[in-house]
Amino acid sequence: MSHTYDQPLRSVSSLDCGAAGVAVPVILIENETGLTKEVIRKWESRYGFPRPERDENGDRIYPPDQVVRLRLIRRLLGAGMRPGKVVGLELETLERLTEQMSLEPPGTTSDGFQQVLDALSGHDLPRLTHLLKGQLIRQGLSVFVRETVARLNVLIGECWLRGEINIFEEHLYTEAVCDLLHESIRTVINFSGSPRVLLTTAPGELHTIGLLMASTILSLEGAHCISLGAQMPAVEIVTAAKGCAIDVVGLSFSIARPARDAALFLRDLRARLDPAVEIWAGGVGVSRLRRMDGVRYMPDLEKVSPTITAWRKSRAGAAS
Amino acid sequence: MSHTYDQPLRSVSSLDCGAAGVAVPVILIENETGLTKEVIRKWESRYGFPRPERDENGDRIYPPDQVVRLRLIRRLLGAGMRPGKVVGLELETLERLTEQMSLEPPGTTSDGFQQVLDALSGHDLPRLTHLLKGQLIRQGLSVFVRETVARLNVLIGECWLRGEINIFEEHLYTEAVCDLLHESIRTVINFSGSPRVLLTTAPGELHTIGLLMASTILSLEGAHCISLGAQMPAVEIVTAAKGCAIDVVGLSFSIARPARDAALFLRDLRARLDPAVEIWAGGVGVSRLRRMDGVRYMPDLEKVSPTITAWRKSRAGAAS
DNA sequence: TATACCAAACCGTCCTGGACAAACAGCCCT
DNA sequence: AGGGCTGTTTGTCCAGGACGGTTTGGTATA
Repeated sequence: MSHTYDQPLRSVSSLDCGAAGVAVPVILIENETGLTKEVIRKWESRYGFPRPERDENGDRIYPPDQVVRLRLIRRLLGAGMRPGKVVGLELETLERLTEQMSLEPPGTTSDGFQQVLDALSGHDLPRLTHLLKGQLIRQGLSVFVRETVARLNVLIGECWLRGEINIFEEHLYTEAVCDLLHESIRTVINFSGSPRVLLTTAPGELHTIGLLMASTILSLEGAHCISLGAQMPAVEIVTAAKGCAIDVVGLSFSIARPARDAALFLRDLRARLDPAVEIWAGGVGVSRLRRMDGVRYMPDLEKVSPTITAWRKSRAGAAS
Repeated sequence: MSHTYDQPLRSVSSLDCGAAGVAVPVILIENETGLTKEVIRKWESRYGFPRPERDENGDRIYPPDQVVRLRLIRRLLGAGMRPGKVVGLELETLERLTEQMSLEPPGTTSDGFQQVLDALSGHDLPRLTHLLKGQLIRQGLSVFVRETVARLNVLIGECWLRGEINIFEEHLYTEAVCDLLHESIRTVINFSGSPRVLLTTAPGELHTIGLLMASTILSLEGAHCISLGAQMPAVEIVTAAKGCAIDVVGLSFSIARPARDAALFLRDLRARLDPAVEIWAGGVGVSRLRRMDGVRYMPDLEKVSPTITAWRKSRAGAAS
């Protein structure tokens, strides 16, 4: 049973241990890897990996190095590789594949982004805020969100996957960006715009930074955003859409959770929701989703503006 | 391109059903009820409830009425009832229990609070914001947070428990308050105060509104707050405390999650953390926690100011 | 060469039934 | 009232099996 984190440890070497320094019990392995415990156990029996140790009760305990490999595997699967090909590969092989897969070759990190990463590693919060704010002023809110923040998210996600930064450092970044976006949104908020967009995420999807980015862009485009935070059950979304006279339900999907759940959730929601209410699915996770009728997919925020225009046009046409 | 690894969509016949009552397959039952499929299956064998139907493959399908009952049961469990007492009770009994559960007798809600509730039920977001802002101006930030917000949280939690408001309405409230607090914090933020406080929550604890309230009060008292958001593993907190030269780790506990996890987490964290770094545990959840050496407990925000004063005094004494 | 089709392999999820330790409740004792 | 003991409750894990949708890859067809 063994709940927690209190298992001593197996400390990995000194400096870089950070995120992966402690053996992980079953109950936490889903959080650590984004894979379900069931699928991990199946891999164990099918491919011989992972090969967890056992605690005094016979429960599985995943050593840090295996957790790292699982994370890498998860990432490769998300990029289209097949479990049979990558589960059980050595760390080095996985890393090589990951690099081959990464959109930008290593070492091409631009200067500005490198400064942000340095501020993060140095835990220099004031500097981090200053860098972000400067860029915001330079680019303007819309470009800042669509390009800088979007690419920083990917970059930092990759650094985290490679274990180059700690979880808490990633959170520092997230907090700084969200703070800035909150502040900025306030200046463009719109209580009477259209369409009226309800923003939230599916149950199990915790990341709200995507919502905040969407909210920023949508507000800039003149929409009226109502954010519900994360994890809204389908029934509640239906109720909220009715109660708040919503035109569009906006959902954000990260890559953190299995795509299968996301697809099922979308089908379920679409079936229950008033057909007149559109569903717009955004976030980096949607690229893995199979397209479905009645849902608009926006893998990036560039699509928002034309989609809003189209919505207004169709709405005007329908009204006349 | 998107040859995703996780596409398998088992055909869910519930798609064709109407919006109102839809039978729920296993894979969605966790989203709909907030309970794990494993625990639901255990209840089935132990208490004879739920008693799902089966689809053509022999997989469980939960009828809508059983889903409703499961939701009610979860509410009661969250309020401290035990599974053996409530699982399998009839719908009516569950509803009666839910009503009895409220701490305050109905009808004692003060006028101002009633207005907030009305704005919520009416989904009148501008009015809600207006009410909160007015109260903030009237009382000042500190009193507003320590009294109004604190009591509103309890009140709205109870309304949710009794089913008088929907989940999404509770989220609307939370968003409005957090927005307001974010805005207010910015005016009192402090990049060079002391003590340097790291604010976060334990893994599994998702509510960050308590952090925001704490951050407000602490900043007002001249502390330097660094917020990491929710769900920080103990190891990460230790690393962060070192990296950011933290004096105090502040943790918020709600009543939503089981208290046992919280206690284990605190013990683990205390054992790993530099003894010179204090741990302050706050939030409505701490009242259930057994006291422990090396941790200061603050069931409400009134304790913050004297505790900071004491910290400064002891720190001054130690330095001299 | 390109496309359509089909069998085989792959792979995620659900199944049954059992085990166990942590958490709890009730009791006794001081 | 408070602290320690004991029996019960309850969430999570284990093992191995089954199944059906998806992908793959080879073959036949245009």
